Amino acid sequence: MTADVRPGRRAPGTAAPHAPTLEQVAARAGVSRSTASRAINGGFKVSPEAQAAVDSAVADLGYTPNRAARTLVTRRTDSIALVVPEPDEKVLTDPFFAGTLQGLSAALAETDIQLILLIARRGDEVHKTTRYLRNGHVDGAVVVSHHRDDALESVLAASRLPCVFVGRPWSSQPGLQYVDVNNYLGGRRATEHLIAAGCRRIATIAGPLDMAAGVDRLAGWRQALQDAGLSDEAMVRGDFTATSGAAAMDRLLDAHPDVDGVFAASDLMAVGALSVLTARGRAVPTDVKVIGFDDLGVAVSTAPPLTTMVNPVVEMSRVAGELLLEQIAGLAGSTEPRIFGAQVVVRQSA
Amino acid sequence: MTADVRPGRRAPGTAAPHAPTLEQVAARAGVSRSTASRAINGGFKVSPEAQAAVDSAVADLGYTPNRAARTLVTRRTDSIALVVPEPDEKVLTDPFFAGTLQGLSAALAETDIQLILLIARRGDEVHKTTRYLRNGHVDGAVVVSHHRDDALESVLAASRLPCVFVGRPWSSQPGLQYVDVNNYLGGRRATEHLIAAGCRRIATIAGPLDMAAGVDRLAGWRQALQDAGLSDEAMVRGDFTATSGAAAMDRLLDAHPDVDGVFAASDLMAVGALSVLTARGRAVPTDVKVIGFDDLGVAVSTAPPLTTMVNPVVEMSRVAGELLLEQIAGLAGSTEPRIFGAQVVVRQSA
DNA sequence: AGGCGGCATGGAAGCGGTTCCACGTGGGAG
DNA sequence: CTCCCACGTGGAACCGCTTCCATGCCGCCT
Repeated sequence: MTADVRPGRRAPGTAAPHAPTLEQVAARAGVSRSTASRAINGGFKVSPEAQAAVDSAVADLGYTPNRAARTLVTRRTDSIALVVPEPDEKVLTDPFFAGTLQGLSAALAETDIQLILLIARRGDEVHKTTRYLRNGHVDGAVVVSHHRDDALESVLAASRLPCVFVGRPWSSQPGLQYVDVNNYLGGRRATEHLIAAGCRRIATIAGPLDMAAGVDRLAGWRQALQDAGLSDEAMVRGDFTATSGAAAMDRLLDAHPDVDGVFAASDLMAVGALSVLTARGRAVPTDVKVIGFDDLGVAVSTAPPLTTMVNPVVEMSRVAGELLLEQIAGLAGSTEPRIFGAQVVVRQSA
Repeated sequence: MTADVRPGRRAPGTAAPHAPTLEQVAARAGVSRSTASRAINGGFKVSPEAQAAVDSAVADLGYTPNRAARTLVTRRTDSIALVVPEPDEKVLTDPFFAGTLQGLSAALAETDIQLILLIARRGDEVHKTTRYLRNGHVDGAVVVSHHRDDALESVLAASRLPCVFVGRPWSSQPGLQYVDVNNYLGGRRATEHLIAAGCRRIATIAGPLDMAAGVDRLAGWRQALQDAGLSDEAMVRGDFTATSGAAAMDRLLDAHPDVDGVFAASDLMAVGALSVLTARGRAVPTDVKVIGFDDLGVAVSTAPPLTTMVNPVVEMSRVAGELLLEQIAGLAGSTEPRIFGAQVVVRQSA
């Protein structure tokens, strides 16, 4: 009786018709399990006749190898994890995340590797996550949107689990491969664009400073201003969200009413900034020019359409996926980072 | 030699230190594998001493059960699929999807069930997906954003795989449980709100008509207009995206220049509509009132902030997750749909 | 005092694959 | 005409875990 109430049991009477096994395929094809297995896995050392027999048995029965059984012996899981170390909401809503998903799933489309979404909340959950990663439940991991204090980097570097970061990891642990856009150059180019457009009092709404993208874009902004002999005082932090961008713009206008150019480290923050600027009576781009960062869709539907820096997330994540697949295959390609260039998209806000 | 180049092999020399096995735990605890197993799985019929010994052995070794081995015998995978039958981009970018992910991961947070993202492209891919679902690779599935022509519904209904739809399935197959917001009522309430606000020439930008949400919201709009004795001619279709909303609004203004109220079946489409309205010199809400649907964040940051209908996606998906867990546990709860009410959020656009 | 039921325990049989190895067979080289 | 090798094949061992079942022990009832 006790056993009946344990959770996780198949409901009584629901006995699903068992999926066909290799044994059955072999029987139907008139060969041994070994031969059937070989035929299914690429057909080395299998005669054409046997191969054909197995193929048709597979088709007849609608056979799919049992993943668990296969994993048990090969120690491969045919699945990789997308690790998102963040308290939900913020990241998931960001078009950046959608792009990652899209790129990654594109890289995986041709394979039959599955994508496991690992959302690591802070605290205890992180422990659960790293343990999951270490213990061979996945063949590899792509890490996105990670912060300085994530234990992930060291754990992953130590674990030898194939992994690729989307966005530069904090510690440049050797062997932690990553793809990224050149955020520093992006920040510089964006700012230079504002300077070239005639702005002289240029502020930035920075991203989180515990993320490489936040720091690097800020550094680029600063460098451009210093090179031009302009002040780099007008800096306010945001967290990449529209709300934070609006709040930041408010503070910025209070502290520096004379601002005539704003580099927002994300388009979402730029959106927030735009609405505050409009609300407080500054015309864009006439009074204040605004440039964002990301160009992931939102930029075209703002008023006015947003001039911004390209962040090729989809492509980057696709590459990340491919690099990961190479690592998993043991093809010792270069572990160099793959950095994408900085590119301005001029629309109407600057 | 041939074997060496086969993909998927662990790189030579990368021999990861094997994760501890149950065998080792048992040895260290001085008990048999059977006892160790029992101790780990809830401790029925195991003495306190044995339990303690096993517990500490587990802690010392950092033992995690090998999922594949466990799956092989229990026929449970401890993972569920989130099925997204859509050509990427469109869905993934939608805040609706982010909400789903958030709700679902909340439902799963307490368990150690993993979430597998199954993005089913059209055509052949669908076949791959359904096969994957049928063949016991997951314990259950949550389906989101599905369309009329998806083969999914019948496949899932036939397969007896526990599953829950987020959004009403087309065919009301018995046993296909779902959660949804009352879209029909939502459309009606939204339209009634416009009527109450004085609009007399009310258009709608409908969603895709191969999705239940699209059809139902449209039906609600129509009903409200008929009840009020108003014309229900001004209907244009969109696909839930901002771009489509803008295009729709353009056509709407061309065909019905006298429109004074618009019900957009999604906030994103409302955003597109707003920008077109502004561009074509109609003031919102003075000249034209606009009401959207979803209230998932975008609505607050538009200009003017969008009056809209609540779509409690996060909560819905959390419930969907919980229902799925119940189904998997074999707790034969009611398979009735869970419908969330319709609720207007009044901001400034209507 | 003897028998009996209950309980913790270990042994062993699988779950469904992959892969090592030994075996038979046929063809080419010595 | 042997010998050997290469090749396709089937047998069998294992991957790590759960669970059935037999066993031995203890306490209790008659």
